[in-house]
Amino acid sequence: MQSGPGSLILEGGTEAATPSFPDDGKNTIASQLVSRLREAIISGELEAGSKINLDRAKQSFNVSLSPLREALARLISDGLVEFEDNRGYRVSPVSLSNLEEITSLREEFETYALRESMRVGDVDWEGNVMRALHRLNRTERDAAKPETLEQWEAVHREFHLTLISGCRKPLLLSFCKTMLNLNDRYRRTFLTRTSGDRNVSVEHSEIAQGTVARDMDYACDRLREHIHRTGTNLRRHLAEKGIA
Amino acid sequence: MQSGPGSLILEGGTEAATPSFPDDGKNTIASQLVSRLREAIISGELEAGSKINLDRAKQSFNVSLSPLREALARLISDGLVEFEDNRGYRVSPVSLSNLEEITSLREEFETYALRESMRVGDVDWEGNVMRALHRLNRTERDAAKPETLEQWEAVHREFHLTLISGCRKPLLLSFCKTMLNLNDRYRRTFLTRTSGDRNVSVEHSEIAQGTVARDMDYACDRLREHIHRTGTNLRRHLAEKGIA
DNA sequence: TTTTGAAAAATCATCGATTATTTGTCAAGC
DNA sequence: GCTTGACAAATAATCGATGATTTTTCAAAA
Repeated sequence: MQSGPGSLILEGGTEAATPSFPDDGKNTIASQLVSRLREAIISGELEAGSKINLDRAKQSFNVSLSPLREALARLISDGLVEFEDNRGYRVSPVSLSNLEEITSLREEFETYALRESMRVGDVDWEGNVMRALHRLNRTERDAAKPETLEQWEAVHREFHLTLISGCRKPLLLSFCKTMLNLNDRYRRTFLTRTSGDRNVSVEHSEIAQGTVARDMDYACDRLREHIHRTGTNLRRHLAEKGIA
Repeated sequence: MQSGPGSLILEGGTEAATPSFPDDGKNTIASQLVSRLREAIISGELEAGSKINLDRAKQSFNVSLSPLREALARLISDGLVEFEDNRGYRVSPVSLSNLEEITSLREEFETYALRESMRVGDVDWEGNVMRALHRLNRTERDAAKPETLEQWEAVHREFHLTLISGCRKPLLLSFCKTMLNLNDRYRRTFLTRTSGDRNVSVEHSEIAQGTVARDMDYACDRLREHIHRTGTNLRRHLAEKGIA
């Protein structure tokens, strides 16, 4: 047995820093590429709708063709990449109708998952929700500092996923993650500042409070409004940039 | 331009039978493999939970490694295949809890999609629904003749997809298709006869009638019951075979 | 008997080269 | 000028071979 992820191995507690690989649990090149490509697409680094030239991608990521193709194939399921026989892969385009569908589905899926979580979630889950809320409230979001935006996105995403993580429906959770990914791409691409007429912190707090109080209707209504408002904001920003 | 799928080309109406490739629109080996593997898994030919040995699969499908891996990677999104770094691919296992989640999600997703379809669907869609119902009613299902079972499965699937095809939400439709695939695997594996206390034809007719009448509550209630009953039947058969 | 660990076998992952398809170019014909 | 079709370039798809990891085997030690 070799030193796998999380293994606690001998040699006098050296805690060796495993120099070669970053080890986010992804051993293979293909799996690392999935993460890197996903991040590149969600962040907008890879432009929406653009073709992914395999030769160029191969070079810019310093990998061979096989793991690159395999990673792209896996990303199709995330809705971030599209594929056509003999024409290769392209970054999924953005559009008003796509954004509207994502918003609608988030409203449906996440409220359903939240209701289920309140129905069957345990105390651990409640605690995770409060922790995620606290972290989110303590995370700064300053448009002037790009690194805070990325940090906030990660914590915000974690909050929404934690809310619904108690539902014990793994397929539903994976669909919600997919929708959240797609939604985050729109936000990170089109929305660097939050709308002035919203107090998003209060919205998050209300959702979380209602959730741990197991007030299903209240929590789900607040969550639905929250998602809907974000969708409306994004739609306006898309319209400003002339995206149909 | 070469003779693509559906192209109407010259040479005096020879309607050339394009001898070499079957042409379901899937040109590449990888894409054909996706279809073949999906069918093999849903039909139970590839056993649930079993490991997919790449060397053997390579031989039995007469293909090389690259398109095989790419096809399997794409199938992850269908929930039919699971993957772990350095341990390869395996057919997703079946379980009671998985079946229950699929049933729940079908109830939620398909009733939502049906409601949306009734809200925005056009006359073409209505016609498609009635046609799909008619075909389904005219398709025999005899446990003694396996080929009728397969035929019925295809027509039945088409009916359910047509019902919701008017909703103009492509992502939602793809999720529904995924759930339907997973559900069909359970039916084709565990349910060769239909339960005696059901008249499934009537159920389908009621759903379709309510749908084209745009009676949202009626149609959605009937659809939900229909899905729920199928789930209950399947659960019983799983229990009989000792599957937890 | 059970445990351990090194060597062998099996299997997975990746690479570089080759083949097939699509896209771009440009001159001939209308 | 516009279309057409052959050729060339670019790109995608596949293959066979090699490298890396996991699993199995089995003999030695406890």
